[in-house]
Amino acid sequence: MAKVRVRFAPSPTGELHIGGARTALFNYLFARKHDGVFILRIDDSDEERSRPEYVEGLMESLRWLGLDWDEGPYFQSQNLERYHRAANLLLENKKAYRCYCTPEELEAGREEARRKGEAYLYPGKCRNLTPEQEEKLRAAGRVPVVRLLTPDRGETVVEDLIRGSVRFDNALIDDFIIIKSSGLPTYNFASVVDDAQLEISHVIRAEEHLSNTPRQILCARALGCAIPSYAHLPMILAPDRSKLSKRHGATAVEEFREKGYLPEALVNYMCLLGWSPSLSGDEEILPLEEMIARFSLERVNKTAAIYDTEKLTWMNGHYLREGNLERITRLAVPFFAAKGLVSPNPGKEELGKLQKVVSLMRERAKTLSEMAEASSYFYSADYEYDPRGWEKHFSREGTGSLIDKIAGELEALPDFKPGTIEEAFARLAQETSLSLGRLIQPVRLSVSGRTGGPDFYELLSFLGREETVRRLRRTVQQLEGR
RNA sequence: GGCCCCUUCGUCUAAUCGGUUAGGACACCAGCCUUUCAAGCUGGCAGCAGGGGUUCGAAUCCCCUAGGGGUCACCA
Repeated sequence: MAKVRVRFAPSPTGELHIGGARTALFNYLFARKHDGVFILRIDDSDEERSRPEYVEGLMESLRWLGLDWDEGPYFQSQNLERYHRAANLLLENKKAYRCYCTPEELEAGREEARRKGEAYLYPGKCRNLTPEQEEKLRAAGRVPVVRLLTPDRGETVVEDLIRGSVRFDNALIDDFIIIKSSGLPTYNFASVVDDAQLEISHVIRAEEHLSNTPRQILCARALGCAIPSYAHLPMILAPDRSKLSKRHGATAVEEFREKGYLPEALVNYMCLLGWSPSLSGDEEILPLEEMIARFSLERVNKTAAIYDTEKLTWMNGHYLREGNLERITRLAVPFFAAKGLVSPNPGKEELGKLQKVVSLMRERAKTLSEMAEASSYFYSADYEYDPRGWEKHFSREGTGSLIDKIAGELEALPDFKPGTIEEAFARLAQETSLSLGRLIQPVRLSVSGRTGGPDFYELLSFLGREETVRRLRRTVQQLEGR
């Protein structure tokens, strides 16, 4: 089998969203699986909508996800010469022709087709212009486009690795434009020229391109290029089943990053959208290596998948808990810094403390931002606790009395003088230069239903009072008659 | 509207050549654990879009209907 070469070819018209990221992921997985080459190409042939400033963001998102590419980025805007040569070749071979129809004229035809409820097809008006006629039109100030001369009969078959043979009637494909009057190539043409130049073996892209594929095959044939294998991935839809867009909330990779999602969680979640790793289907948490080892286009679904963040969030919590603590801590820094809890570039000591906080809080937070949100008590005395939480644990029958006993034990420690529970906590706080809020956090959040705080044991462990923890546990067990 | 693709729990999905009590995961509910919140463990709820065929037997093959999506640009 020839070398596998695949490409991810976004157009720089916005941020990398989850649909594009999934396409990139599948290309990446396929390339790695087959020991192939993953290429990044920027499809910026449209000067109107392409914005250079998006390119860096696109690459940054890809890097963050860990989808590093082997070649590129290549830019279509820097390959214009090649498209012109290819188009001229077609013109010479009479496989393409110049068309002088104005947009207004075309619009009229389109309008008519709409009225009749038909699809508009360019009628081929300029197919057989003589050089003299062309000269005249040019003299009249008309700037031509170049159209591909397409067959009127027969069919063009797309052999799709995911969908099988998809047949298109050539009679329904008109002589489409390959070079605009501006001299720039259209997508269908540029893409084919580039894929041939880069020797792309497999075109893996979203399903929305399926109906463009016969046009591209026609281009490739006219050019005499090899036709790559195609694989059209199912779409990713918003919860309301419509195409993903800004109004559906977080869809950009960058937004997930800002919300405190881990790249490995996003990648894991995305790979499950439209693909299933195993035959029994019970392993859903899988590291990148495993994804690569198991990946195959044959196991990609045909059905569009609805994207829904609940599972992603669950996965993120999993990776937060199971991940390497130092790494998670490092990734948490910007989130804690944003809350003013740590400095943006924390020193060793500050980082050490943060790591302790993270190790305590990652057991319950689902995202990094949620973790930072719930950790302010560790850094500030400026707090409020939920009175209902206080009441639940200190005033109510049963639980309250148990807590009282635990507090009694606390107070009996050499470091504590008799007093109320709150005072005991206050002393502990003072003594350890940690905020009272931090100590009361479990109370505060126990009722509000948000990310909970660490328990007393964890807090005491955090303070290095392992002996106290042991004594408390013993006491509680005795109290409960065990 | 034309063309193309698709249709298993609410969501992501499994079920190799037709024979399964249609499996798992997330979410939800309950129980256990527990000083709170989580986490963890156990259990539960919930699905083959509908209708015809073919067959001893269909989620699986064929047809029709319905529904969803994509695409019909001098956008990609």
